[in-house]
Amino acid sequence: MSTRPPQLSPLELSAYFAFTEVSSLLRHEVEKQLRDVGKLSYVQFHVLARLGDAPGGSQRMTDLADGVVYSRSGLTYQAQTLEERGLVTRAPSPEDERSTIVTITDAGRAVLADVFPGHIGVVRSMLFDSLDATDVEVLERVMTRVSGHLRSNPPRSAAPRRRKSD
Amino acid sequence: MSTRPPQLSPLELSAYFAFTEVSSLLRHEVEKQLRDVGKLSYVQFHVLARLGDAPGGSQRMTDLADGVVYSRSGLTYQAQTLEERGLVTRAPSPEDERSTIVTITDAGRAVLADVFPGHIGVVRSMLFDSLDATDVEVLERVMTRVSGHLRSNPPRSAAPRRRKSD
DNA sequence: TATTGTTATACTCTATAACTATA
DNA sequence: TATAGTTATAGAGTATAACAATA
Repeated sequence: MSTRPPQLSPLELSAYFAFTEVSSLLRHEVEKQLRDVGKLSYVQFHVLARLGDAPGGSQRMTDLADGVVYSRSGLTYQAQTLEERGLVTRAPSPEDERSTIVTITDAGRAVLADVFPGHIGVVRSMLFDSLDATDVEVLERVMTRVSGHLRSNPPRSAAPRRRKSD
Repeated sequence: MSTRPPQLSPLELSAYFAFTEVSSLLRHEVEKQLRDVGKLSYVQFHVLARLGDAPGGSQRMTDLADGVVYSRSGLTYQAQTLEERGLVTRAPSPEDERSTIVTITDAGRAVLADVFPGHIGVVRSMLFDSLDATDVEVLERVMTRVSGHLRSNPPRSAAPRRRKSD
């Protein structure tokens, strides 16, 4: 596929190691904060946050799953958990009876509000406190470029379901 | 603690979202590749890779745990799994009979060799293919700075074990 | 027949606390 | 008494495949 060398340069290796270390540590702390303050897993927080930003606080299961990248059954599990806690509701879509519309509740928004300041605090202290304005700019530019590239070139494994012709 | 504003600027938010998206997608793909090719979890790969780089292919459990950041029991579990597959050996340290020395075997190195090319391939195609030389440089500089900061200011929760005076 | 979502199931991983053994 | 590591246990999360219902 690629015509580029199969090795990483020392600089690339260093960048990769540092990147994974930072993302692991940050993720670990963020998960701990979400669990301690809001009893939320990372995925649950992600789902709530997406719903909080969505118009009407609602999204279809499939659209949510696309954003979170996980399996449908995994999302069903998390949505059930959130529904049992009263943080979301689920209802069949009026437009397409196959679809399920998930909607964040006031209680769900309250949990988001509980969790947000500490979440921001972790991100600030772990990521941005050691960066100056220029660093933030270049980091934003570089990460946005990569994420755009990943969105437009989804890895082969991202196929939602195996097709018959595989 | 911090005197900085409790909010993130739009640029910081954008950087954070892109960063987490990239790291999630990359991690997901890397885990899939490791599982498919080497039947390794991410942590298992990390342990093997560290041992592969260590002098003599050996490290103490505690030193390994420090690198992986997880709980001791979690590392014991992974080390057991690796030992059952013959990828590492475990033996008490001659110097300190309390310690366990973990050593990578030839079979372990073989699995690492199996897994490496694809691992590099995922990292290259997902991360570095969309970056030019300058981007790699700044990414390396920024991430190295952050990781150094995190190492020297370990988050409060990183205390290995609760002390009596807590 | 294709799509949406749930269920059943089995497995992996993680953490806490209690425990053993050595320093 | 403190440290290194293991064990027991329990819970959370994930994925695959089979299934039901709707388009």
